[in-house]
Amino acid sequence: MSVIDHPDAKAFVLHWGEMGTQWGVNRSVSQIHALLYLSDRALPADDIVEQLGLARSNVSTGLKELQGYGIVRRVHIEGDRRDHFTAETDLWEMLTRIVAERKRREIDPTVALLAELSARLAKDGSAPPHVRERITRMHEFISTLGDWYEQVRGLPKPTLVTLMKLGGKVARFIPGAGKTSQK
Amino acid sequence: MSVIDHPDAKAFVLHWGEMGTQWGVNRSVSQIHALLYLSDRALPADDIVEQLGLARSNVSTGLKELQGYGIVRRVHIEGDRRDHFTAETDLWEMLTRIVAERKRREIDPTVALLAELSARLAKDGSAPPHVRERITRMHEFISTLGDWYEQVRGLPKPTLVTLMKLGGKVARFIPGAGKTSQK
DNA sequence: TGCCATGTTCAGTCTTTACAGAAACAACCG
DNA sequence: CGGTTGTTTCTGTAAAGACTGAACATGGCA
Repeated sequence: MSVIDHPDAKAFVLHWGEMGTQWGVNRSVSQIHALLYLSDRALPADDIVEQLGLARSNVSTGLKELQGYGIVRRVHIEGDRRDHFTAETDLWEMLTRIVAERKRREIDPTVALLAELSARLAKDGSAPPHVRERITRMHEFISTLGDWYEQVRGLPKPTLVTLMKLGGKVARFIPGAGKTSQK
Repeated sequence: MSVIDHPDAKAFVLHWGEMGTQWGVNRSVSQIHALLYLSDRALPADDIVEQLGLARSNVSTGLKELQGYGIVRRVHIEGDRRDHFTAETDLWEMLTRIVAERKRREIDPTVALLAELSARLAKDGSAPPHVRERITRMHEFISTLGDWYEQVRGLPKPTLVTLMKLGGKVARFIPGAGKTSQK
């Protein structure tokens, strides 16, 4: 009696897998995640193998990847020697962790490179000025976004939810921008 | 005399290309984008072909893709029959357009599917309750994020910048969440 | 009209990546 | 010790995706 027997659950898992690929996450990994998300109990790797029809090795790697994101964890089940796995069900938590990890993997190294490039360009008299300027601006922009994220993810969840619900209305609180447009 | 002759510019273009692949954007497309971003004048397709060493057809498709995102546009140059292309240099504009397009392509269809699944599950007495609940929650969550984004992207740019700079401090304005933590 | 310059489309190839299945290894436990 | 569980790594294969080159289309201009 597995979650995936239900056609809608299956549709969800398949779609989640495809969506993953669009964002550079491998299909198996996101399918495993979807399956665990839908499951109300922790699953051993073998169950995942069976339900998704993947190779054992593949599932093992996938689970490690998901644990790397911090959205799946290993739990111990009484009287069963096997590892069981369960997914984060708090969606805010899930999202912020995924974003944090992708930032760490992709954004941070990019910012590091941009810092290096703009530092070198600053001293390089032979460099075309617009190249220097564009790279520097990109560096500042991405850094700012990164800093913003680090701050926001530190906020307590209820605050985040409130902010989100407020939507564009937060602008009202900005001095001198209160009445301006809102599409 | 092309932008890419400078080693740092070249490094930027190559890195941008690799970063693209990590986010599900094909390498050529993001390289073309990087090149145009660094260039201070609009470039004809042939220049791009030459500087990046790609096939003509590939560049043509890539440019179409970038125009689809709204971050590259075709401009006409006096006395030249060829199309020229230039990239958006306002980074806020660039980001919001990319996000808008990806939302349109990937998030919106996902929300549509989730809506369908949760509607069907709501009437399906045989469905496991936790599956129904999890899918519904996912639907609500992603919808909320989508709505939030639609609102935020309507805000005037200066307001966005101010909000970003404020970082976690926006929380101060939230009734009943002012003094709470901030990592 | 026909030619040249420019641009797009598409079938096929090539590269990359994902994945299965096997084997080797490690840890643990009875 | 031997059986169970789990991870890692490898080789081969299959699938997906990127990219090319050539054919095709368009549109000005002689």
